Amino acid sequence: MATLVKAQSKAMTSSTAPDIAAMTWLEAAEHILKQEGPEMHIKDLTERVMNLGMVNSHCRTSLETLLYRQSHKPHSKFKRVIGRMGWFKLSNSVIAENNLSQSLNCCDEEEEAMMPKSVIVHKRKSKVIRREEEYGDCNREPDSDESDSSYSSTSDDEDDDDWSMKYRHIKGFAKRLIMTNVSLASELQSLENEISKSQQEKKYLLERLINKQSNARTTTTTNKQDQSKQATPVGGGGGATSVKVPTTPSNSNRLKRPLPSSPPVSHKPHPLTTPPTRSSEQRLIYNAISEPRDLFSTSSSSSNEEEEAAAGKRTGRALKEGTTKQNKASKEESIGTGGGGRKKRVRRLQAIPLHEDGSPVFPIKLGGLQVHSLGKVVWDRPSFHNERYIWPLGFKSTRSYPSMTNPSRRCLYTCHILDGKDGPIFEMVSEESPDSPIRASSATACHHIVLKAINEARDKQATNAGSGPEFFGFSHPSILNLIQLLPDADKCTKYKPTIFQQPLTRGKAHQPLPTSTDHKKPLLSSSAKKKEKPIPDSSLVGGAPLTVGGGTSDPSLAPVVNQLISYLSSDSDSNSNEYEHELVIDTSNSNRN
DNA sequence: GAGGACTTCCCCGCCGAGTT
DNA sequence: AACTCGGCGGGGAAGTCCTC
Repeated sequence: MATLVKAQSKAMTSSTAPDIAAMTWLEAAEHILKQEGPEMHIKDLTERVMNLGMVNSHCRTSLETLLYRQSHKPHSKFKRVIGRMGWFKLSNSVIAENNLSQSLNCCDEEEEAMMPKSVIVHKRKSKVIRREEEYGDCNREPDSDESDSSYSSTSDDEDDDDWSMKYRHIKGFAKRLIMTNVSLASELQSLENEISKSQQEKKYLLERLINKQSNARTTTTTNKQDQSKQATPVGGGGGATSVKVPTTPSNSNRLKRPLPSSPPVSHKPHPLTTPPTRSSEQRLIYNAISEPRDLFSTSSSSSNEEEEAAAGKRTGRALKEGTTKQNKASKEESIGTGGGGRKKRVRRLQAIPLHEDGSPVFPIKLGGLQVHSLGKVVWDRPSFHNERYIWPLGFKSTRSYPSMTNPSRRCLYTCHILDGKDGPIFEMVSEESPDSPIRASSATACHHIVLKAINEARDKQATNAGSGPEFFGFSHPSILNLIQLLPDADKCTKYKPTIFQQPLTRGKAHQPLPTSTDHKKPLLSSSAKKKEKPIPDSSLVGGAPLTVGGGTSDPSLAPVVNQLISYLSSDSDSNSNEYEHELVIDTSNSNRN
């Protein structure tokens, strides 16, 4: 009997509480619905999940949103109960899967051998009743007619019924699998057709490209010969480049449009030097087939946009981007740069609280990341910046992240950029072990150490996933923008500034953030400094008052003070004496280190 | 009109794949 | 190995619609 209880409790634990702490809302909801009933109201469901502590308490309830959204997806696990507002149920496929696994589990002979007959009978009985409720008649054989009486008869009858039930269930499951397979096969077929079409298009375009190239060479040779014969230049010269377009088997509409390589030459004064304007779609094809720049490279009138495209498309990556980034245009786009082949990216800023003068309110909170200090740009040491980032000395941020010792718990990591002999030193200090900071020569290396430790604690293989800059926060658009605006940032020669878009807003209007595309101005203007009010306490973590100008002997405050000094010194008109307000600065973290 | 139901938009973090 | 990029799903917030 003790064994039975043990087995039952084991089964219960494995089926009712599978790593509850690590569950998401959807997993928890699925679990509850599987365990407690086919349908449930959103409020009850939420309450059960909360009561059982199945999700992290810090998560705000959004099960409602999630379930509504899920219910719109074609293959979602959740369905709405028609006619009952706010009620949800599991989709049939999930129920079937659940029942199949249950039936497979339940027919574990060893387990059943240990159970008394009455328990087994009751279990099977309830199982069948539940299936009948859930499936209705969909899986029922025309001749099947089960009744409760069958369970009260002999044990042989029970076994037969049970096996026939399992047989029908598996049969139904197999049918569904076959249907899925058929639909997937047809989808595959259509995709293959599309691929073959694309290949034909590609072949056709390549043919045209080769044609065009050979014609261009011929024209160049002819022109040279003409020039040697005549002193006058070739006017409207492109006439010679008219290309006989080969016929193509492709029926694509796209190909019916005039392509850049075959402009109406008679109307173009310099078809070789003036590429026709293209739609974005045309440009895409243009990029994708890597049409040689040679055709237009002699032109001084080629747009900068094309310069970039040409620079990019020479690499395989750019070629790939040409096809995959089409839909990302709204998020990040390439724009003209004014030459030099530099590619500037437009990224969207996130709204951050600003003072009246446009300077940020510290700490800057961006999700799990808090930036306490931007630090100071070290422009005269090349190792403190690269093409993509500037690593300001004294940069300080904190981030909530899984603990290295117990990954199910989150702890606070403080990130610093320190001064090393050869360049910046990236330091991460875990809240749990402040005495053993992790230091590395790159942010990613630092982050990798943490990631490795966490993965080891989780018994997971370490991956190369993750980004140090992301972790530290200096790759975040809003932070990057602020760093770009720091004094001396423009002196970092290797650094290629990023262009930012103002954040999208819904409802409340935010104060527009300063960007590097705005007129360059220091984060704190002198007039603004005069008006500067103490930073509200609510935005700080245990702030301690500090009078600037009075000095501080605490070396740990140096980055903070440096930052203030850099602000103050950024405006030549400013006088530090004018800055008389008592500032409240977050010193708690500085003291911690 | 109030409150609940539902939708939409955006941000965040994880992680795999690709590039340097 | 270090780093970047992009996809994807979870989650929050705010808006709109609907019912009583």
